[in-house]
Amino acid sequence: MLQREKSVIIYLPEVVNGQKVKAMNIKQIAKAAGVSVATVSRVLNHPENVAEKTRIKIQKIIDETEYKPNWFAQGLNFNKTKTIGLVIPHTLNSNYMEIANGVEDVARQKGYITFMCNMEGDPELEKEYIDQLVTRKVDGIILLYTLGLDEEYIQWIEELEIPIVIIGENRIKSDWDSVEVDCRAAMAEITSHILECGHRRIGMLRGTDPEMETRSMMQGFRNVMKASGVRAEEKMILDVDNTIEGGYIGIKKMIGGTSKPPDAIITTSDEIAYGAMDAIKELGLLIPEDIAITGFGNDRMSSLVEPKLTTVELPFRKMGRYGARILFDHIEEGRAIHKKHVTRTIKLQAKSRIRKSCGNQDRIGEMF
Amino acid sequence: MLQREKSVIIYLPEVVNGQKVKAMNIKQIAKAAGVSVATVSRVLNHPENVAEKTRIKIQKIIDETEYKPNWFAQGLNFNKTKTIGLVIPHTLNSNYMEIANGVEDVARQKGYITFMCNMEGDPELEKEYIDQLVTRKVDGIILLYTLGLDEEYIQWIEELEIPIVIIGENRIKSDWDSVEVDCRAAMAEITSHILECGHRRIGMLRGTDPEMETRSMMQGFRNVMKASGVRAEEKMILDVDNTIEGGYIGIKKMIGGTSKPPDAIITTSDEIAYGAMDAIKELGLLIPEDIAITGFGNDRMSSLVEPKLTTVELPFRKMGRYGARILFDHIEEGRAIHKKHVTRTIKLQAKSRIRKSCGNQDRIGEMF
DNA sequence: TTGAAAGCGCTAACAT
DNA sequence: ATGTTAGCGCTTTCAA
Repeated sequence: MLQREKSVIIYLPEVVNGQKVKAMNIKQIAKAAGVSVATVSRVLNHPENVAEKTRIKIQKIIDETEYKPNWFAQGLNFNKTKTIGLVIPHTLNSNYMEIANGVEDVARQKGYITFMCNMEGDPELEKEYIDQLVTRKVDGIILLYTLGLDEEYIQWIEELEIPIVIIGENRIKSDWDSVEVDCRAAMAEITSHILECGHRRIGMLRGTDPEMETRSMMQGFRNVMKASGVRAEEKMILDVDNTIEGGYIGIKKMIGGTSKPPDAIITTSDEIAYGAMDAIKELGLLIPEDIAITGFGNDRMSSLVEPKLTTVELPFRKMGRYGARILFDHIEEGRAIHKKHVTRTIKLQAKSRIRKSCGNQDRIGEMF
Repeated sequence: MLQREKSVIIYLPEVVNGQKVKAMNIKQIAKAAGVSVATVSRVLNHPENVAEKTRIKIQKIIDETEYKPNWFAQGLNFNKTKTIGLVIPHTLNSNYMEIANGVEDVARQKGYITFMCNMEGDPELEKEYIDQLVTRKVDGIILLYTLGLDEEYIQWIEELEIPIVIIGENRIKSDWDSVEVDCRAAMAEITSHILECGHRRIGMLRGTDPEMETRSMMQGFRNVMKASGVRAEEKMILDVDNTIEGGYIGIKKMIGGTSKPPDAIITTSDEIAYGAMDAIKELGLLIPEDIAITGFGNDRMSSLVEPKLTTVELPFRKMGRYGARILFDHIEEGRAIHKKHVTRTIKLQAKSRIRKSCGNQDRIGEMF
């Protein structure tokens, strides 16, 4: 074999018509090694079935030439891509990104890469992205706080038999697995705390983002109010945009339209709380002396606003990890979620972070 | 033709061994339409070359069966994926995500989908992700604030002839196209402003994140200081983590170790400024009366902290859009960035946002 | 242990 | 205008 005598250059991609061919293929490797393509394929996929000597020789060439099997050709045979899709409502929301990071933690560890698709708040994009992911043959899909899917679409996707799991409240289809946070309980806890602090006239700013679990939160809120015998004043329960501006406008509306301001404001997100605090200060009222306030989410800024915001810490990263683990369970067992017998819903607990804004006297004590 | 008489059910995926075959393929479509696969392929790729009658008949079947060409098979032929890769240092940094959104704006409009890869601050992951993207045959790659690439790797990737553009300061390879922000000028402007406000003892908290362009910022800072004849006190120029905590610790260190506190603190990021403000308040000093402070980035919280933070607005979304446009220029012209003659570097200008924290008296006037 | 060859689903050159 | 067929690069069955 002449090439044995030559230097490594003989393995380099062939030059055809003066143009360098992009990359090695299995045929070239086979030729260089003096074996058939089948043998090369074997060292790639079933090395145990190749004689050690042959295997080493071929492997050396593979390493030296940095040969990588063609993605499409492999896909055509395996019909697997080691890729998952992740559909996200907004990427500017750090809560979602934290969940996404949790998903990636386990995906990466499993050798998968994640297609992150950003809906940017447009529910129309959800289907479009799922279509794209399906076309690209992802091995599974995770939907964050989905809700734009209609019956027909769901049925279509189920026929594809692709594993899907939902992170966030699962409102669209009861037999897809999901991981959720017990927002009802969390809001109940924070409401109880507000009452314990002695506040009685409670205002509520409720975000209207479709993906937020404000319905559960409202249940938790009302349950506690009723159980405590404190009447919730309906005109102080306002629907607002789930944004800083939403909170700001909400307060202006609420306090402008009430004879007496409330003792405390409960909100369904830290963002709303930030805007609300801004508005309260503008009205010349003190927090928490005149009005106490709570957030929801434990945003990274919540301990830096003045006063530090009492809020609820949600286990976002954990949600992502759990969701991904469930997904990989299904991928590895080669079955779609809806093909199994039981639906798994994991419900994680949130944790109150008592700071200064709620007027609490005893339980303060966090630097950040 | 018997099937003409039957209902649409004849187009449904064949049932083999009692198992439903996953999806239609081109052969089944051809059979159902009574034509050859070539004709079906033609209506997919060159419909103008098919007789109207035939085309309509085939298209109807394609629509009814929701037939989608196999991704891998098409890829094997076209060697194109309508997919780009985007490598990001952190996804929790909303600035980066804003850039990413800009990239997606144009990618989506062009019918491309974006693989978003999150390095989570680990430079090691950068190469790994690029490898993955290359393996998956993306048509182009955008690197945000890259820096972990060594000479050898760069050379390897150039041989692949895949279009690459860099968003953020391009420090690794002078002939890849890039879009940058003129951070030197922006920091110069903010420094001038601080001096105009009458401050003379200036402290500086400089973030050490490798991907931040703090070097340029420092140049802008020092240039202005020198030109104004104000001596920069070196012991008040501190390197800190580019985090809220970093800013907090920085202030404690700076003011603990100086006989007299500075009049003003300039920082290289809003996050650092937030932490710094927290620490300054803890020391019982007033902002801006005792110490003025500036941030950098115009984070969404910068107008909500107390007092509102003077900072620099960076055109993130625009950066993403420009970067993507350059990338698609190359993709559509079918040439890799380094194969062209001129290197394109777009330099965008930032804009100061003067608020209350710098002690400015006149130019205040933003609600958010 | 290895090789020959069929086939994965599609495109396009060539033939009709 | 349409069909036939040779690939694209790989895996795997079957035979040797």
